[in-house]
Amino acid sequence: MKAPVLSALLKEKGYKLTAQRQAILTALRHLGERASAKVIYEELCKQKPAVSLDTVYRNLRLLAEIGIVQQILLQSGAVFELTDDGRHHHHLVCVDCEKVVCISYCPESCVYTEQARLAGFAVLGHLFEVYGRCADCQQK
Amino acid sequence: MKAPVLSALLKEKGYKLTAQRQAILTALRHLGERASAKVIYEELCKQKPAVSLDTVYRNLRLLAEIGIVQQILLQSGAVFELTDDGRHHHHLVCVDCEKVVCISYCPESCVYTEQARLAGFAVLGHLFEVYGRCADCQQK
DNA sequence: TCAGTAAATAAGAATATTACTATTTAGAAA
DNA sequence: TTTCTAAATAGTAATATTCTTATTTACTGA
Repeated sequence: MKAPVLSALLKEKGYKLTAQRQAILTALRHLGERASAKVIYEELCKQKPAVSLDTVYRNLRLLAEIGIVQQILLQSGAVFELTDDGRHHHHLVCVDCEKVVCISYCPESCVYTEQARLAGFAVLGHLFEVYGRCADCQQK
Repeated sequence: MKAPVLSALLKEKGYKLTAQRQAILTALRHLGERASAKVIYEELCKQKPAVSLDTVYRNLRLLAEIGIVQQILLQSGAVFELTDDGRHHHHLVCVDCEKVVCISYCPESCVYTEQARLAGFAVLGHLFEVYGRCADCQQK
Protein backbone atom coordinates (compact mmCIF):
# COMPACT_ATOMS: atom_id res chain seq x y z
CA MET A 1 0.00 0.00 0.00
CA LYS A 2 1.66 3.18 -1.15
CA ALA A 3 1.47 6.57 0.54
CA PRO A 4 -0.72 8.23 -2.13
CA VAL A 5 -3.25 5.44 -1.80
CA LEU A 6 -3.35 5.86 1.95
CA SER A 7 -3.88 9.57 1.51
CA ALA A 8 -6.77 9.00 -0.89
CA LEU A 9 -8.47 6.43 1.32
CA LEU A 10 -8.24 8.72 4.31
CA LYS A 11 -9.55 11.75 2.46
CA GLU A 12 -12.46 9.74 1.13
CA LYS A 13 -13.83 9.46 4.66
CA GLY A 14 -12.77 12.83 5.97
CA TYR A 15 -9.77 11.50 7.86
CA LYS A 16 -6.45 13.30 7.92
CA LEU A 17 -3.04 12.15 6.87
CA THR A 18 -0.84 12.39 9.94
CA ALA A 19 2.78 11.58 10.59
CA GLN A 20 1.67 9.06 13.20
CA ARG A 21 -0.48 7.13 10.75
CA GLN A 22 2.33 6.95 8.27
CA ALA A 23 4.75 5.91 11.00
CA ILE A 24 2.47 3.07 12.11
CA LEU A 25 2.32 1.70 8.59
CA THR A 26 6.05 2.06 8.15
CA ALA A 27 6.65 0.21 11.41
CA LEU A 28 4.33 -2.58 10.34
CA ARG A 29 6.25 -2.92 7.09
CA HIS A 30 9.57 -3.07 8.90
CA LEU A 31 8.35 -5.57 11.45
CA GLY A 32 7.36 -8.04 8.75
CA GLU A 33 4.19 -10.07 8.54
CA ARG A 34 2.16 -9.15 11.60
CA ALA A 35 2.51 -7.57 15.00
CA SER A 36 0.56 -6.61 18.09
CA ALA A 37 -0.28 -3.02 18.99
CA LYS A 38 2.26 -3.15 21.78
CA VAL A 39 5.07 -4.35 19.52
CA ILE A 40 4.27 -1.63 17.01
CA TYR A 41 4.25 0.92 19.82
CA GLU A 42 7.64 -0.25 21.05
CA GLU A 43 9.02 -0.05 17.54
CA LEU A 44 7.74 3.51 17.25
CA CYS A 45 9.29 4.50 20.57
CA LYS A 46 12.67 4.22 18.87
CA GLN A 47 11.66 6.77 16.26
CA LYS A 48 10.39 10.26 15.88
CA PRO A 49 7.72 11.47 16.04
CA ALA A 50 6.73 9.88 19.31
CA VAL A 51 3.42 8.04 19.18
CA SER A 52 1.30 7.25 22.20
CA LEU A 53 -0.03 3.76 22.76
CA ASP A 54 -3.58 5.03 22.51
CA THR A 55 -2.82 6.50 19.11
CA VAL A 56 -1.46 3.17 17.95
CA TYR A 57 -4.63 1.38 19.01
CA ARG A 58 -6.91 4.06 17.63
CA ASN A 59 -5.20 4.14 14.27
CA LEU A 60 -4.90 0.41 13.87
CA ARG A 61 -8.66 0.34 14.29
CA LEU A 62 -9.06 3.12 11.76
CA LEU A 63 -6.64 1.55 9.28
CA ALA A 64 -8.57 -1.70 9.62
CA GLU A 65 -11.79 0.18 8.94
CA ILE A 66 -10.49 1.55 5.65
CA GLY A 67 -9.02 -1.83 4.73
CA ILE A 68 -5.31 -1.08 4.87
CA VAL A 69 -4.62 -3.45 7.72
CA GLN A 70 -6.40 -6.50 9.07
CA GLN A 71 -6.86 -7.54 12.66
CA ILE A 72 -6.40 -11.18 13.60
CA LEU A 73 -7.80 -12.36 16.92
CA LEU A 74 -5.50 -14.63 18.87
CA GLN A 75 -5.94 -16.04 22.35
CA SER A 76 -3.10 -13.84 23.58
CA GLY A 77 -4.52 -10.69 22.01
CA ALA A 78 -4.96 -9.13 18.61
CA VAL A 79 -2.30 -8.79 15.93
CA PHE A 80 -2.35 -6.71 12.78
CA GLU A 81 -1.02 -7.19 9.29
CA LEU A 82 -0.90 -5.17 6.13
CA THR A 83 -3.50 -5.93 3.48
CA ASP A 84 -1.06 -5.50 0.67
CA ASP A 85 -3.31 -5.86 -2.32
CA GLY A 86 -6.22 -4.02 -0.77
CA ARG A 87 -8.33 -7.18 -0.67
CA HIS A 88 -9.10 -8.68 2.67
CA HIS A 89 -8.42 -12.35 3.30
CA HIS A 90 -8.72 -14.87 6.11
CA HIS A 91 -6.50 -17.06 8.23
CA LEU A 92 -5.86 -20.42 9.76
CA VAL A 93 -4.88 -19.95 13.39
CA CYS A 94 -3.26 -22.66 15.50
CA VAL A 95 -4.94 -22.79 18.90
CA ASP A 96 -1.76 -24.12 20.51
CA CYS A 97 1.15 -22.09 19.15
CA GLU A 98 -0.83 -19.28 17.49
CA LYS A 99 0.82 -19.75 14.14
CA VAL A 100 -1.10 -17.87 11.46
CA VAL A 101 -1.43 -18.91 7.80
CA CYS A 102 -3.32 -16.90 5.22
CA ILE A 103 -5.96 -18.64 3.11
CA SER A 104 -7.67 -17.46 -0.04
CA TYR A 105 -11.12 -18.84 0.79
CA CYS A 106 -13.65 -16.17 1.67
CA PRO A 107 -17.28 -16.79 2.65
CA GLU A 108 -18.70 -14.38 0.09
CA SER A 109 -22.16 -15.77 -0.03
CA CYS A 110 -25.39 -14.46 -1.44
CA VAL A 111 -27.02 -16.69 1.14
CA TYR A 112 -26.04 -14.61 4.12
CA THR A 113 -26.50 -11.41 2.17
CA GLU A 114 -30.08 -12.45 1.53
CA GLN A 115 -30.57 -13.38 5.17
CA ALA A 116 -29.21 -10.00 6.17
CA ARG A 117 -31.57 -8.26 3.75
CA LEU A 118 -34.54 -10.06 5.24
CA ALA A 119 -33.45 -8.90 8.68
CA GLY A 120 -33.16 -5.33 7.39
CA PHE A 121 -29.38 -5.22 7.66
CA ALA A 122 -27.08 -3.47 5.21
CA VAL A 123 -23.96 -5.64 5.17
CA LEU A 124 -20.67 -3.82 5.64
CA GLY A 125 -18.29 -6.73 6.09
CA HIS A 126 -17.58 -9.94 7.89
CA LEU A 127 -15.15 -11.58 10.24
CA PHE A 128 -13.97 -15.09 9.45
CA GLU A 129 -11.13 -17.06 10.99
CA VAL A 130 -10.49 -20.78 11.03
CA TYR A 131 -9.13 -22.33 14.21
CA GLY A 132 -7.24 -25.60 14.32
CA ARG A 133 -3.94 -27.21 15.13
CA CYS A 134 -0.91 -26.83 12.91
CA ALA A 135 1.20 -29.75 11.73
CA ASP A 136 3.83 -29.28 14.45
CA CYS A 137 1.33 -29.07 17.30
CA GLN A 138 -0.56 -32.15 16.13
CA GLN A 139 2.53 -34.25 16.82
CA LYS A 140 2.87 -33.17 20.43
CA MET B 1 -29.33 -27.59 27.09
CA LYS B 2 -30.26 -29.74 30.10
CA ALA B 3 -28.14 -30.42 33.15
CA PRO B 4 -27.42 -34.09 32.31
CA VAL B 5 -26.08 -33.03 28.93
CA LEU B 6 -23.80 -30.47 30.54
CA SER B 7 -22.52 -33.13 32.90
CA ALA B 8 -21.77 -35.50 30.03
CA LEU B 9 -20.03 -32.87 27.92
CA LEU B 10 -17.84 -31.87 30.83
CA LYS B 11 -16.93 -35.43 31.76
CA GLU B 12 -16.03 -36.18 28.17
CA LYS B 13 -13.11 -33.78 28.43
CA GLY B 14 -12.15 -34.42 32.02
CA TYR B 15 -13.83 -31.31 33.35
CA LYS B 16 -15.81 -31.27 36.55
CA LEU B 17 -19.40 -30.35 37.21
CA THR B 18 -19.34 -27.49 39.68
CA ALA B 19 -22.02 -25.42 41.31
CA GLN B 20 -20.48 -22.33 39.72
CA ARG B 21 -20.77 -23.72 36.21
CA GLN B 22 -24.38 -24.63 36.74
CA ALA B 23 -25.05 -21.23 38.26
CA ILE B 24 -23.54 -19.44 35.27
CA LEU B 25 -25.79 -21.34 32.88
CA THR B 26 -28.80 -20.74 35.07
CA ALA B 27 -28.04 -17.03 35.16
CA LEU B 28 -27.69 -16.92 31.41
CA ARG B 29 -31.09 -18.58 31.04
CA HIS B 30 -32.70 -16.12 33.40
CA LEU B 31 -31.11 -13.12 31.75
CA GLY B 32 -32.60 -14.03 28.38
CA GLU B 33 -30.88 -13.99 25.03
CA ARG B 34 -27.33 -12.83 25.68
CA ALA B 35 -25.25 -11.08 28.29
CA SER B 36 -21.73 -9.92 29.03
CA ALA B 37 -19.48 -11.57 31.59
CA LYS B 38 -19.95 -8.62 33.89
CA VAL B 39 -23.75 -8.75 33.73
CA ILE B 40 -23.68 -12.47 34.45
CA TYR B 41 -21.32 -11.84 37.35
CA GLU B 42 -23.64 -9.20 38.78
CA GLU B 43 -26.59 -11.53 38.44
CA LEU B 44 -24.66 -14.21 40.33
CA CYS B 45 -23.73 -11.81 43.11
CA LYS B 46 -27.37 -11.89 44.15
CA GLN B 47 -27.24 -15.65 44.60
CA LYS B 48 -25.37 -18.35 46.40
CA PRO B 49 -22.84 -19.74 45.88
CA ALA B 50 -20.74 -16.66 45.31
CA VAL B 51 -18.83 -16.70 42.06
CA SER B 52 -15.76 -14.62 41.36
CA LEU B 53 -15.49 -12.58 38.19
CA ASP B 54 -12.49 -14.62 37.11
CA THR B 55 -14.52 -17.79 37.42
CA VAL B 56 -17.24 -16.31 35.26
CA TYR B 57 -14.75 -15.44 32.51
CA ARG B 58 -12.91 -18.74 32.79
CA ASN B 59 -16.07 -20.79 32.61
CA LEU B 60 -17.67 -18.83 29.81
CA ARG B 61 -14.54 -19.62 27.83
CA LEU B 62 -14.79 -23.28 28.80
CA LEU B 63 -18.52 -23.48 28.08
CA ALA B 64 -17.83 -21.93 24.69
CA GLU B 65 -15.14 -24.54 24.07
CA ILE B 66 -17.54 -27.40 24.67
CA GLY B 67 -20.22 -25.70 22.61
CA ILE B 68 -22.80 -24.89 25.27
CA VAL B 69 -22.46 -21.15 24.88
CA GLN B 70 -21.27 -18.91 22.07
CA GLN B 71 -19.25 -15.75 22.30
CA ILE B 72 -20.21 -12.78 20.14
CA LEU B 73 -17.66 -10.03 19.65
CA LEU B 74 -19.05 -6.53 19.89
CA GLN B 75 -17.23 -3.23 19.85
CA SER B 76 -18.09 -2.72 23.51
CA GLY B 77 -16.90 -6.15 24.55
CA ALA B 78 -17.94 -9.77 24.27
CA VAL B 79 -21.38 -11.16 25.03
CA PHE B 80 -22.44 -14.75 25.46
CA GLU B 81 -25.54 -16.68 24.58
CA LEU B 82 -26.76 -20.21 25.06
CA THR B 83 -26.45 -22.54 22.09
CA ASP B 84 -29.77 -24.15 22.74
CA ASP B 85 -29.79 -26.90 20.17
CA GLY B 86 -26.11 -27.71 20.50
CA ARG B 87 -25.38 -26.44 16.99
CA HIS B 88 -23.38 -23.29 16.62
CA HIS B 89 -24.70 -20.49 14.46
CA HIS B 90 -23.69 -17.01 13.40
CA HIS B 91 -24.92 -13.44 13.73
CA LEU B 92 -25.59 -10.15 12.10
CA VAL B 93 -24.20 -7.38 14.29
CA CYS B 94 -25.12 -3.73 13.88
CA VAL B 95 -21.99 -1.59 14.07
CA ASP B 96 -23.97 1.37 15.38
CA CYS B 97 -26.35 0.06 18.04
CA GLU B 98 -24.85 -3.43 18.47
CA LYS B 99 -28.15 -5.17 17.84
CA VAL B 100 -27.56 -8.88 17.23
CA VAL B 101 -29.64 -11.14 15.00
CA CYS B 102 -28.98 -14.83 14.54
CA ILE B 103 -28.65 -16.23 11.02
CA SER B 104 -28.70 -19.79 9.83
CA TYR B 105 -26.01 -19.43 7.18
CA CYS B 106 -22.74 -21.10 8.12
CA PRO B 107 -19.58 -21.14 5.98
CA GLU B 108 -19.14 -24.89 6.10
CA SER B 109 -16.97 -25.23 3.11
CA CYS B 110 -14.84 -28.04 1.80
CA VAL B 111 -12.82 -25.30 0.16
CA TYR B 112 -11.30 -23.96 3.33
CA THR B 113 -11.04 -27.43 4.78
CA GLU B 114 -8.93 -28.40 1.79
CA GLN B 115 -6.83 -25.27 2.11
CA ALA B 116 -6.29 -26.07 5.78
CA ARG B 117 -5.25 -29.63 4.92
CA LEU B 118 -2.69 -28.37 2.44
CA ALA B 119 -1.26 -26.12 5.15
CA GLY B 120 -1.12 -29.08 7.55
CA PHE B 121 -3.86 -27.78 9.81
CA ALA B 122 -6.46 -29.94 11.53
CA VAL B 123 -9.58 -27.76 11.60
CA LEU B 124 -11.31 -27.44 14.95
CA GLY B 125 -13.80 -24.69 14.24
CA HIS B 126 -14.33 -21.25 12.86
CA LEU B 127 -15.42 -17.78 13.80
CA PHE B 128 -17.84 -15.96 11.53
CA GLU B 129 -19.81 -12.80 12.14
CA VAL B 130 -21.42 -10.40 9.71
CA TYR B 131 -21.20 -6.68 10.42
CA GLY B 132 -23.60 -4.13 9.05
CA ARG B 133 -26.22 -1.58 9.93
CA CYS B 134 -29.67 -2.53 11.11
CA ALA B 135 -32.84 -1.06 9.64
CA ASP B 136 -33.25 1.50 12.43
CA CYS B 137 -29.69 2.78 12.21
CA GLN B 138 -29.81 3.10 8.42
CA GLN B 139 -32.47 5.79 8.82
CA LYS B 140 -30.40 8.00 11.10
C1' DT C 1 -0.34 33.07 3.24
C1' DC C 2 -3.54 33.13 7.15
C1' DA C 3 -7.45 32.03 10.01
C1' DG C 4 -10.99 28.84 11.21
C1' DT C 5 -12.62 24.27 12.32
C1' DA C 6 -13.01 19.58 12.75
C1' DA C 7 -10.07 15.87 13.52
C1' DA C 8 -6.12 13.91 15.90
C1' DT C 9 -2.93 13.56 19.55
C1' DA C 10 -0.83 12.71 24.27
C1' DA C 11 -1.35 11.54 28.80
C1' DG C 12 -3.55 9.47 32.08
C1' DA C 13 -7.91 7.30 33.92
C1' DA C 14 -11.12 3.69 33.41
C1' DT C 15 -12.60 -0.69 31.94
C1' DA C 16 -12.23 -5.42 30.13
C1' DT C 17 -9.88 -9.56 30.26
C1' DT C 18 -6.38 -12.74 31.65
C1' DA C 19 -2.75 -14.68 34.71
C1' DC C 20 -0.96 -16.18 39.26
C1' DT C 21 -1.12 -18.57 43.67
C1' DA C 22 -2.75 -20.60 47.78
C1' DT C 23 -6.75 -23.09 49.09
C1' DT C 24 -10.83 -25.87 48.24
C1' DT C 25 -13.47 -29.44 45.95
C1' DA C 26 -15.35 -33.01 42.53
C1' DG C 27 -14.77 -37.37 41.09
C1' DA C 28 -12.16 -41.78 41.17
C1' DA C 29 -10.71 -45.70 43.52
C1' DA C 30 -9.66 -48.30 47.62
C1' DT D 1 -17.07 -44.02 53.60
C1' DT D 2 -12.29 -42.37 53.26
C1' DT D 3 -8.45 -40.98 50.81
C1' DC D 4 -6.16 -39.16 46.90
C1' DT D 5 -5.29 -36.13 43.06
C1' DA D 6 -6.11 -33.23 39.37
C1' DA D 7 -9.09 -29.61 38.48
C1' DA D 8 -11.46 -25.52 40.04
C1' DT D 9 -12.06 -21.54 42.83
C1' DA D 10 -11.39 -16.89 45.12
C1' DG D 11 -8.83 -13.08 45.50
C1' DT D 12 -5.61 -10.35 43.77
C1' DA D 13 -2.20 -8.71 40.42
C1' DA D 14 -1.12 -7.93 35.75
C1' DT D 15 -2.14 -6.90 31.13
C1' DA D 16 -4.83 -5.38 27.12
C1' DT D 17 -7.84 -2.15 25.35
C1' DT D 18 -10.79 1.81 25.40
C1' DC D 19 -12.32 6.32 27.06
C1' DT D 20 -11.81 11.33 28.60
C1' DT D 21 -10.04 15.85 28.17
C1' DA D 22 -7.10 19.57 27.17
C1' DT D 23 -4.03 20.74 23.54
C1' DT D 24 -2.20 20.47 18.90
C1' DT D 25 -2.49 19.94 13.95
C1' DA D 26 -4.10 18.97 9.05
C1' DC D 27 -6.93 20.64 5.79
C1' DT D 28 -10.24 24.19 3.84
C1' DG D 29 -11.36 28.46 1.98
C1' DA D 30 -10.73 33.42 2.00
